[in-house]
Amino acid sequence: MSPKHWLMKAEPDSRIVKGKDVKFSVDDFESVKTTPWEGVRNAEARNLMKEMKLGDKVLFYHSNCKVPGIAAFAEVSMEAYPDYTAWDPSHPYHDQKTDKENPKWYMVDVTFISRATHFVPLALLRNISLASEDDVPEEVAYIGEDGVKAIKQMALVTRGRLSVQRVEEKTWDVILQLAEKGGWDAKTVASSKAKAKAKPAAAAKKARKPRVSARKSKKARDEDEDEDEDAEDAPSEEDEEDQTATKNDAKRRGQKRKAEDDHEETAGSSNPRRSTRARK
DNA sequence: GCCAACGTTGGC
DNA sequence: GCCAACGTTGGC
Repeated sequence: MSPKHWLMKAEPDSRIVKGKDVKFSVDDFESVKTTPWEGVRNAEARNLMKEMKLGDKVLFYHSNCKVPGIAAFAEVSMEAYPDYTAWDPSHPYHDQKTDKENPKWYMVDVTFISRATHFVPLALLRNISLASEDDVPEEVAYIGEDGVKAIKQMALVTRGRLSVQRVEEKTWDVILQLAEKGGWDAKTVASSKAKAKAKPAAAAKKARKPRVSARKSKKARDEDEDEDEDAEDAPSEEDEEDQTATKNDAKRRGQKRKAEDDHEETAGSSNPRRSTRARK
């Protein structure tokens, strides 16, 4: 079968988490060429990585920064696996910290292919996704109505919090076109804010009340034993995020939360690993 | 099993 | 720095 397509997020700005800087920009990526995508400790992201195969295409995304967006193209490689020669490189390998007999965490290596000639900002994608199909921003009219549809269904715009996402082939093609042709101006990218604001709807139901103290602590929080990745050298990226596929958003709406799909562990979301956010 | 509180992501 | 979104926890 033909290669699948994915989107993987990395943070281009420095941010210290658990004593380590999680920074991994497109410049870093281009310079190292291949990096093990370690540290992911979110079940859904892990499951997606388990599906990856050598040669699958990857959109390298800049997250949690001034101008988030797609910065480069890459592919699943797995060349950095330590025992590469002794292992079948056609599928993901387990994280070095996991129990090899009963692997919990899987990961892949990702190799840089090329930079996006024109960085594709999230704001542009949002703008496109918010436009009616027959009202595509003039500058990017070349993606056509189908292109708009493809952007509209991207997990990147429909969900957000997920560091490893599936990307449809058509969507990959559209992103490729945008990156190669560019054409949008600041104005096109700028207005997204207002529009984006318009979408909150689900929010109402929540209406959070003021947080009263009360909650004791959850115990769990720190148990994760094995933490961390070893390789310091490896720049890595992200991790985290949510689960399950997007497809049914419908269900997502009122859903209760399911905890990951996978069996076993996982539950560990409490794993503070990278999760802690250094607030400014 | 529901739901309020809480923690975290991550765009802005 | 702010805050919307949303997963998770845990009392009930």
